[in-house]
Amino acid sequence: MPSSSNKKTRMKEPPTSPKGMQDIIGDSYYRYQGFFEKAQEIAVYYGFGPIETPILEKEEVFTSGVGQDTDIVEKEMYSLKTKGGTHLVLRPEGTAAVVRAYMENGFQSLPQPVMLYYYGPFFRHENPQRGRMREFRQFGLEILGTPKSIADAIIIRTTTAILKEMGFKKLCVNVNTLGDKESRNAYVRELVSYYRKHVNALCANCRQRLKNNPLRVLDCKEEKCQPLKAEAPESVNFLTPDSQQHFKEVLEYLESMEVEYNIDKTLVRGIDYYSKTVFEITTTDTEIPEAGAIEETPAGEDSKKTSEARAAVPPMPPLTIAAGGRYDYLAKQLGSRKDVPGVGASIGVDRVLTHPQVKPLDPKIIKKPKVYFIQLGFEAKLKSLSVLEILRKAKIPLRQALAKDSLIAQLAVAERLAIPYALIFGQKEAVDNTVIVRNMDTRSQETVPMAELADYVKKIK
RNA sequence: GUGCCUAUGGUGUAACGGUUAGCACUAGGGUUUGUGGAGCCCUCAGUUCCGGUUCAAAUCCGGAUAGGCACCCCA
Repeated sequence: MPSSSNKKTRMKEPPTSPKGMQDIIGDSYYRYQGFFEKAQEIAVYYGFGPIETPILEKEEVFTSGVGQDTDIVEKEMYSLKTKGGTHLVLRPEGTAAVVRAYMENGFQSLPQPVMLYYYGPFFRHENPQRGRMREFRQFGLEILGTPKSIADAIIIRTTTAILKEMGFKKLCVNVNTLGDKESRNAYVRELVSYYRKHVNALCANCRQRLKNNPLRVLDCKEEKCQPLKAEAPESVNFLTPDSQQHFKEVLEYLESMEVEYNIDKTLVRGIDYYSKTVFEITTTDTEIPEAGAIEETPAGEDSKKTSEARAAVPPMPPLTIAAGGRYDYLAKQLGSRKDVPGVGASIGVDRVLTHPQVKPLDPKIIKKPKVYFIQLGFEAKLKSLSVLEILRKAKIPLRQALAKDSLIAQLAVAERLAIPYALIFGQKEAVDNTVIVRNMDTRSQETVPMAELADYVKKIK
């Protein structure tokens, strides 16, 4: 390998994280942690219990669950073949895996319905952009084993409750129904015959969809397809009495919950297993409070750049932050002998946490340390281990300086890490059996007897 | 897959085609190992890569790569 003479030869560039996948560090870590704790807490209040499924699943879970002709399966799955020849994929979504787990673990013999929540990373191989990473995190809710509309309502209710708790003021639930199998078949037949008549006016993409997955034609954003879409038959007009009743009840629940909703007759979703209720949740909060943040740059040279930047940013269309629906036929598609009706939703955690409206919640269990432990001199270091022990038993998270000896240097680190309190433990304190607690902000400090340390520290937070 | 934009130390930035690529922050070390967020000194570290135009390229051109944004689709 030729290498330029004045450049140090390095064996190779150090690796970076894969495209669309990021390290979660520092404050961001605590934000995720805070969200997951809060979301779990709320899920539990509504009656959900936890489940965690493997990150890898057999490929057929998604090919027969999500649907062969969906984009997710067709072009977005990370797949691998094991040495034994099994085809595994990184899970692109949660529902199919939870249904698999339901069947595998005999949940059908539990009291029905079974209400589950889960969270973790999911993977789709697409081009990263705002609000879409290749590795992303979802928090999901599922109610399995009942066809009743109240389950749909509880799912939407719990989802919106979590989102509101995160600081969203105005949520809008876009909702539609695809009907049961009978309704859906009748509708699809009608839809296909309608579009067949106008096949020449359709974009190439839609022609393909018409063959493989006709409902998706309604999803098309192509200009030329819009007029046709407006005239297209609507699923609500093909509902069986049962499906109609179900939809009506769901809407009534939404009204009584005072959840803002909007019936979107072309909402069909990109996953095949849905039946009856489908919904997507967006926020109608008008964003761009970035303007304030941008204002901070001093006027002058920078202002040109700033205004250019602002002009370059078009008003951001709201991202869907959660979505879901009913999937009464999914279990059978996955090989269940009998139907397991279910309904679920999942929240796009990354989208939620990057939304300007969201106020980050501090985690309660994995706490951000509030104290920095400083030790001076060997005598104190010897005893410091038992001080740490006291603090550990009192469940006080901390950071500490192991490698620095000078007080100044250690205080500087505490400052740099923005930790509000320093615990100073030196020769004198070691002899007196005390610790100095210093408020980094006010610089006031107090000498606290060892026995009272834990209580004292707990109180100051 | 497709289109648009971008590419300088770890980070943020500067350099009419013409000095030794400048500055700030960070990090490490030092400045008497007990009260800091200050100062001073030292150190590590950069033009993404390949080619072209030119006496001369960080700067212009082409390509590659990576990232951002958008489409498709989705959480």
